[in-house]
Amino acid sequence: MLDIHFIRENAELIKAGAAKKKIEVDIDRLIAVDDERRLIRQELDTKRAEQNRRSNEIQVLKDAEREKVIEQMQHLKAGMAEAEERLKEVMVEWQKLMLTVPNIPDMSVPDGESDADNLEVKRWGEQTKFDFEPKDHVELMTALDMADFERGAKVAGFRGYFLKGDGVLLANAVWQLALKHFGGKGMTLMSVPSLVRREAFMGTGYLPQGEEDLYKTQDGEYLAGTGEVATMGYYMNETLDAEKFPLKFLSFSPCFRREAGAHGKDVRGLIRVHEFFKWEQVVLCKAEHDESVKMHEWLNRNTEEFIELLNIPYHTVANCGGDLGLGQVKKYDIELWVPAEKTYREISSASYFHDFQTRRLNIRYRDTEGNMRFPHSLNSTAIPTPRILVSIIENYQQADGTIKVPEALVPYVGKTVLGGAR
RNA sequence: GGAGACGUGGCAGAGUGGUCGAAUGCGCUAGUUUCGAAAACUAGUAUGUGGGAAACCGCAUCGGAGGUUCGAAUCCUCCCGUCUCCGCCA
Repeated sequence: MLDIHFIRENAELIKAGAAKKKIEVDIDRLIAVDDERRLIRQELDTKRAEQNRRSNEIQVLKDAEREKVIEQMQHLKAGMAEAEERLKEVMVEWQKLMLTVPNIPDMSVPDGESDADNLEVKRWGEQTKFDFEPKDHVELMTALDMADFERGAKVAGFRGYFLKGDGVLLANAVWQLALKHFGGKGMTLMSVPSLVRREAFMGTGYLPQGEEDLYKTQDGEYLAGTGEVATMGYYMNETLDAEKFPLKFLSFSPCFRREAGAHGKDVRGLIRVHEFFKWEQVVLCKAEHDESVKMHEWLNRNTEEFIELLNIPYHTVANCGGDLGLGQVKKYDIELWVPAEKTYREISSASYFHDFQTRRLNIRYRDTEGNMRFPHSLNSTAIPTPRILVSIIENYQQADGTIKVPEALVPYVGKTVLGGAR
């Protein structure tokens, strides 16, 4: 959510930003509704002032005089009720419109419609070459009994999967290494809820517009698609101590995604699944653009470093306007080389939001001048499993169908090769 | 799942229909005092919003939403949360 004052003063800027993001929003209507809101508020304030004044008079009045004033007050009250009713209606539309106003993308965000228009800003490593015909991870993992997709679908339905044996070992090794790598950067480790109430989804910007992408329980909670939701909700409605900024978290959680509207996409394997696990980096910092930019680069670099530890070829893209979410100012995706598809696939997403989320979540702090401010928030994937396994397994496959264990993972896997002779 | 108690400012804690945005204490900030500090004393110390150059003034907020009343922190309803006991489960 943006500040209504800011919206009023920068209507054209916001319209241009929305256009860049390919998001439809009616700013003119919002301003008209806000005009109305202000008028009714002023009218009500005046009436309430009179009510307060006269209520105080009533205390000291006696008998007939008192009865007379009380009767007059009843008329005033009727007028107020009418104005309150109008305000209520206006506020319903006002709230609804406010939630649709997107954050303004950064100048450096490339123009474009979809992920196809994202701009490569970095490329690391050589695309893996094989002197044999490389297999895809489904074939490799199934052959080595590291995963079972058929029974996954039988038990869990479409996109269901079981990890087994060395598959579990490898996933666990990735978590261990992630804990060591990211945990060594001063982040507070957290294990966060996935079953989360509506407020935190509204606050982070996943609701109200993303209802169809979320699983919902019969008790009204939703299953989070990322640990970001609970981690950001952690400080909801609180005033933070700026001395401790930047607050840095490394959150682990199961993640659930309905993938509504993606039915034809990535129907095989571990690229797109309904449930997975993710380590997520979350940052709250001072409300300064430069600070956000600095933290954004840091978060993204942390993940790049991790991929470099695994020695997997990747590139980093700056997401184009059309590929940005409602609240995002700028986003980098890190994409890993997937040999079977001969393309890079997204593994990580690092975004910053300025105060878009904290304003919705009502997370504040007091700056050095003593003013209440909404801090800036950022988040970035640290590492998701099992998707990361796709790139590890396909890039590290050997001619005999076994998988070489990336050096950095060997201590955690406990062997150097998966499958075949040990 | 059953029964009960409770939710007030940064914290503790008063307040059960009127002058209460809220006593008191602690904390915090500034000043006096001091060579300096402590102590003591004095003053200040919530947030949002509208108006105003400012001083300041209006309105709203006592877990959240609604209701009763001329008037609600206080009464009523629902929701959320915390605690205690019982039951159930791990």
